[in-house]
Amino acid sequence: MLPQDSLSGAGVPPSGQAAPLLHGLNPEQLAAVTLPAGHALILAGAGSGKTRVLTTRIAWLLSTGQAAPGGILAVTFTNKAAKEMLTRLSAMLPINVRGMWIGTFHGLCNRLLRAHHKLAGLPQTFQILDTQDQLSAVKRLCKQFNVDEERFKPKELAYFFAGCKEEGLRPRDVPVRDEDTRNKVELYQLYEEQCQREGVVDFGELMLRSYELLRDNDPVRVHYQRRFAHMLVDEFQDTNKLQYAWLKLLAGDMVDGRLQTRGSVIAVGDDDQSIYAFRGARVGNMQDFVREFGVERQIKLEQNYRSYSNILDSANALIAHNSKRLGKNLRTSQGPGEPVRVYEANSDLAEAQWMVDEIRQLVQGGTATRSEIAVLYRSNAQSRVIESALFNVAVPYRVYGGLRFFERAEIKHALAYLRLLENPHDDTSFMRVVNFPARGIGARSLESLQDVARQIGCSLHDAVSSISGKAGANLGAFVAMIDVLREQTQGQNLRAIIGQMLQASGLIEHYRNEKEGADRLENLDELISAAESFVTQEGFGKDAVALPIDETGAPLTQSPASQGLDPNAPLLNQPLVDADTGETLSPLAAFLTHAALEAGDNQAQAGQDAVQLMTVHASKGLEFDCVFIGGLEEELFPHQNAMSDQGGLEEERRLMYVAITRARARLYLSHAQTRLLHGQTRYNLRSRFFDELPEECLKWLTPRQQGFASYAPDMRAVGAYQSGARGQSGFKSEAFTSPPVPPRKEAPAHGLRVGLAVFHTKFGEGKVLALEGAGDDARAQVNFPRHGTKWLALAVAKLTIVE
DNA sequence: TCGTCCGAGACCGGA
DNA sequence: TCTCGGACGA
Repeated sequence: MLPQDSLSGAGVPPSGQAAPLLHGLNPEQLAAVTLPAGHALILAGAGSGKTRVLTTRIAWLLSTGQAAPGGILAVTFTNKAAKEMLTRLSAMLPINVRGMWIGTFHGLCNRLLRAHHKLAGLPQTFQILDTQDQLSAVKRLCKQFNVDEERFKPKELAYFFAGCKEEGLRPRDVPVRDEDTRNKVELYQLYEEQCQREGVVDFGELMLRSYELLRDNDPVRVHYQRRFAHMLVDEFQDTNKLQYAWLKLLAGDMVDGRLQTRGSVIAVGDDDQSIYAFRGARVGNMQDFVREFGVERQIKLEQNYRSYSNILDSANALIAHNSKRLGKNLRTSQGPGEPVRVYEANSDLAEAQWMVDEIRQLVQGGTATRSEIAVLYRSNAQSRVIESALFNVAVPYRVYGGLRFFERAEIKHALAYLRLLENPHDDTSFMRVVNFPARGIGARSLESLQDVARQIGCSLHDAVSSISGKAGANLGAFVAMIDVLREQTQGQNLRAIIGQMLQASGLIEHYRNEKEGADRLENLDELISAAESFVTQEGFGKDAVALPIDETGAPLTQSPASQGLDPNAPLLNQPLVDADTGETLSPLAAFLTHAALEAGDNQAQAGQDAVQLMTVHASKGLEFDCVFIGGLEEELFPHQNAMSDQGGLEEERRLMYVAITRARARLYLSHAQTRLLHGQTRYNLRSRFFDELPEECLKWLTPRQQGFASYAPDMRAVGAYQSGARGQSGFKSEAFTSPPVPPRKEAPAHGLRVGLAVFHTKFGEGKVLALEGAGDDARAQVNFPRHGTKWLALAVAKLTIVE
C-alpha cells in the first residue's frame, strides 16, 4: 500500500499505476522505495536488492508525479551501475529517461563543466586525461623543470596531486610541513598551470573544478539545487571527501553553520563493502551524512536474496572480525545449500588445473552454465595461469580487466590525433603522436621545441613556427598535416573524420607494415564502429535537440527534448550542451569525452557462454551461481601492501567479504603452497581468512594442514602471525572426502638429508633442517645464515650439496 | 634519428 | 613475466 501522506498534491496519477511497481517488495524495501520527502540513509547489504530499490524508487517518484524526469539526479561510481539503472528503469516505465541525470560522478561533473565551461574557466573542448595521460603529463613536467625523478617519482607525484584533489585542496591549501612537501606542492602548482594552459583536466580536476563551479557561482548552484529535488547516491560508502562536499553543495547551502537543504537526498551504501579507501573513499561520510543532513530515517536491508546460508554465514563470520562497522547481519530464508569447498594446491598451476577440472564437471553435470561461473582473484597477474589452463582444455572464458579498449596503445594514438583536431594546444597528445609513426622528429628537436614553447609561453603547436632548419621543416609538416586534416574534416560525420585521420596520420600504413600489426588494425577498425554506435546511441543527428536555457544561462528543468516520449529511444543521457549557446557538443568532442570517461570493455565476444575471470574489485555488484576465489594466501590476499596497518587489513577483509557474497549457490576457495609471481617462486602461508570462516560451513577437499607455518618464508613472520589472531584450528577428519590427495612419503631421491650443508644461487650457503614430499613435490627446509629459514621446492630451487 | 638490445623494477585496485 | 627507459650501433 502507498502511504497516503507522501503523495503530494495535484498531478498525481492514480496510484494504480504505481502499485505494480511495488509488487514483491519486502517490508524494508517497500519502506525505502516509498520514503516520504526528506533525507534518508539506506544500509543495503550484499544481495539485498539495492539496485532494485533504487530504480523502483525513481520509477515510483515519477509514476506518482512527485518528480519529473528532469528533477532527478542519481549518481553511481561505475558506468556499469549507471547503465544497469537506466536499463531497469526503462523496463519499468514507458518514459524517456533522457532528461534524468543518471551517471557516474565523473560523468555528471563532465556534463556540468561542459555546460558552464566559461564560468569554470575551461575551453569548451577541454580534454580529459586518464591515468596514463596524467602520468605522461607529469613526466613531461618533470623533464621540463629538471626534477630529480629519483627523488620525486612521477608516479608518486601523480598520486600526490590526485590525493590533494580528492581532498579538495588546491596548491595554496596544502599544509606544508617539510621541504619535501613544499617541493611537491610547487610541482602541483606547475602541473595545474600546465593543464590549464593545455586545456586538459584529469579525473580529480573534473570533480574539483565542478565543485568550485557550484561553490563560486550562486545562480548556477541555486539553479541545480532547485532542479534536483531528488538526489540518489549509490555506493555511498565509496564517496571521497570532495564528492561528499559536492553532494552537499547540490543539496543546499550552509546557513548559520547548518545545512539548509531544498531537495531530498537518499544515500544507499554498505560500509562492509567499502573497498576503495585507496583512492580516497571515506566510510565516515555515512556518519557525517546522518549528522549533517539531519537524517531521521535509516533503513537496513538485511534480507539477502542471493545466497544459501553456508555462503552467507561464512561472509557474516568473516566480516565480524572487523572492528569499525555500523553493524548489520545478512539473513536468508534459503537453506544451507552446498558447503563452501576449500582446496589446497601444491602450486598455482595445480590450483588452476583443479579449478578447470571442477568447472568442467559443473558444466558437464549441468550444475551451471559457463557464464554463471566466475573465477575471482586479488590481482590481475593471477589470471595468466588460469587462462592457460582453460585454454588448454578449450573452455571458453572471458577476462575482465587488463588493458581495456580505449587504453590500448593504437587506440590511444588514434585518439591523440583526434584530440589534436579538437584542441591543437593539447601538448600531451601532441607529444604522443608527433613522432608516431616516425617522421624524423627526434628527442633533440622536441627538446628545443619545448624550450621555445616555454619561453614564449605557448603550446607546442604554436611554437613550431619558431623552429628553423630541418627539425622545423619536419615539425611544420606534422602541424600542417593536422591543420589540413582539421579543415578537411570540417562538418563531416564522425566515421569520415576518423577514417581520414587514420589515413593521413599514417597509422594504418604503419601498422600494416608491422609484423604484429593485424590485431591493431582490427582495433582501429573497431574504433570506427565504436564511434558509429556512439553516435547513434547518443542520438546525434536529426533528433538532437538542444536544451533551452533560462536567464541564468543554465538549461531549463524540463526540456521538450526530454519529454519526447520515444519508448525506443536509446538509453544514454542527452547530448552534452553548452549552457551559454545551447549548442550541443560536436560528435567528435563528445566521443572523445566518452572515450576518456569510459575505458570500454576489454574484449569482444561478449555474447558467448564463457567462464568469467575478473578481480574481486571488478566483481563488485555482480553475482554468479558458482564462484571460485583463488590465491587465498598471506601477502596475496590479504595483499602485502595492505598488511602494514589495521585499516588496510580491514579493507582486505571487506574485499574478501565482497568476493564471498558474489556467489549464489556454490563457493570454492583455494590456495597454493607455491606460486610463481614476478618471475620467482614464492611460498606463502594460507590466508588468515580461512581461520575466520565457520568450520561447519566448510568442506575441505584436501586435508587441512596443521603445520601451516612450515611454509613460512621467514620464521620471525611466523611467530608474529601465530601469536596473533590464529586460534585453535579445528581439524575435522570427516571433512576429508574427495579427491584423495596422494600421501607424501619420504623418498630422498634428491640425495639430501637433514644436517647437510647446501648451496643456493641466491641465498648462499645453508643447512638442511627438514625434508618432506617426493618427486616434483619434494621440499627442503634450509636455514641460511643471511636470509633465514626457507622451504624450497627442490624441483625449482637450485641446490647443490656442499662437500 | 631510429631501431634494438638489455637490465632494472614492477604487479593491487579504477573513474 | 612483462614493460619501460637508457645505451648503443647503424
